[in-house]
Amino acid sequence: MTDTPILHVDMDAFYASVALRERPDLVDQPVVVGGSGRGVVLAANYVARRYGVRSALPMTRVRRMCPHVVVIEPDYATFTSVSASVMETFREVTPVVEAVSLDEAFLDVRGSTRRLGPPEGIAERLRSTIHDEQGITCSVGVAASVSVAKLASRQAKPDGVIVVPPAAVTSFLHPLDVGELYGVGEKTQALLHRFGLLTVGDLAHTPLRTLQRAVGDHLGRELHHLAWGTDRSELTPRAGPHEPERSMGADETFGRDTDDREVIVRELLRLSARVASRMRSAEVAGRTITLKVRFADFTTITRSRTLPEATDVTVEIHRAVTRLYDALGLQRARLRLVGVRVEGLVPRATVHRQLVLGEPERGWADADRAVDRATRRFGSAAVRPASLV
DNA sequence: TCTGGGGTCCTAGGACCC
DNA sequence: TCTGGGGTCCTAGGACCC
Repeated sequence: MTDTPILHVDMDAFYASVALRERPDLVDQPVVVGGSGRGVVLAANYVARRYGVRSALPMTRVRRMCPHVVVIEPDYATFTSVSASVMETFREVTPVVEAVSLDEAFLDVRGSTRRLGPPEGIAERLRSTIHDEQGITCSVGVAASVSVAKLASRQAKPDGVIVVPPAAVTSFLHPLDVGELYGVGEKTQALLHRFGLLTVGDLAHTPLRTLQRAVGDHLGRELHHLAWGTDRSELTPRAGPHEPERSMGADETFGRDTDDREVIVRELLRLSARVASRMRSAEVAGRTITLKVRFADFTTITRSRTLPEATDVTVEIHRAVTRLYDALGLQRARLRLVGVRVEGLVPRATVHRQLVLGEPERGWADADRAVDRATRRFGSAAVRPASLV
């Protein structure tokens, strides 16, 4: 048995590390993986980080900070396949693997120590296997609970292991800034700082009721647990990052802001088609359709409408978001982004359509399915709505 | 040319129902 | 002479995570 059964394994600069396998000549240069134009950094190698480059920074800023940075376009197919191999390696150690994302997972090794020895040794074994097989490094945090393991792996980066035994939890946690905690982002951090709560220790010694008045009932209780390391230690085994989705959506930032209704409605059609097609391959349908609009000044609004019945039909989704868009009554407002999301997803098999006599909807659904078949055979460029050609 | 794209969960108010 | 209390659904916004 062990008192630190939870491992959090986190790949180091995952996308960048994978991309650099193909370009070993670049390992000593600052490299980021990210989009062009109005994109942001998805991952930065450790050389780039010395210039202050971080994930989520706008590419325009990155080029100013580090003019000789090498930018590599993301290759999701490769990321996904490397991720699958890594997850397989985890499952050779224990069946209790909770994937968080492509590059991150929790492992419960309670049932593995008799066979494989103590957790620290298991962590090192995983690290060398992944390094040998995939040519990338990772860091591991080992603890009794999920959040402490995660904080430990962060401190272990890059390419290290940190074990936090139960007796060391408070001395490990309490000096940290409140912003380190999972669920405390920029806003909550600033709020807590304003209350004079700077460290996790400050948080721990604040009465629960006071905390809840400051940040709300739910988050208050959550933070109290995190501050004492008494969060969950049971994992939910999950193969992929996000199992059965509760919503599916797509949004896109325009190359340049636009107020042209025709351009916007056409973009909404593309996005509706993309979402509907993903819903059909997942065999789900949904009732609540949400339009997202981001203006040039970055303010963002959403408008949603719940339909009488769930749908996975491109035309119905597109009609709903177009109505929502028109109802906004925008005149000259320049838009930066539009998005389409469908919520309240249920298995398609549970949806029983009330067909109204003479309604052509069945025809649109059949047309979508024909598009799906053609797309499978000829690729997505081959078949698309006439207005997108 | 500041600020992507995929999600999740929480809050809060109003409607509606029992 | 006032003002009930839940539960659920819908909508909008916001915070957060990777």
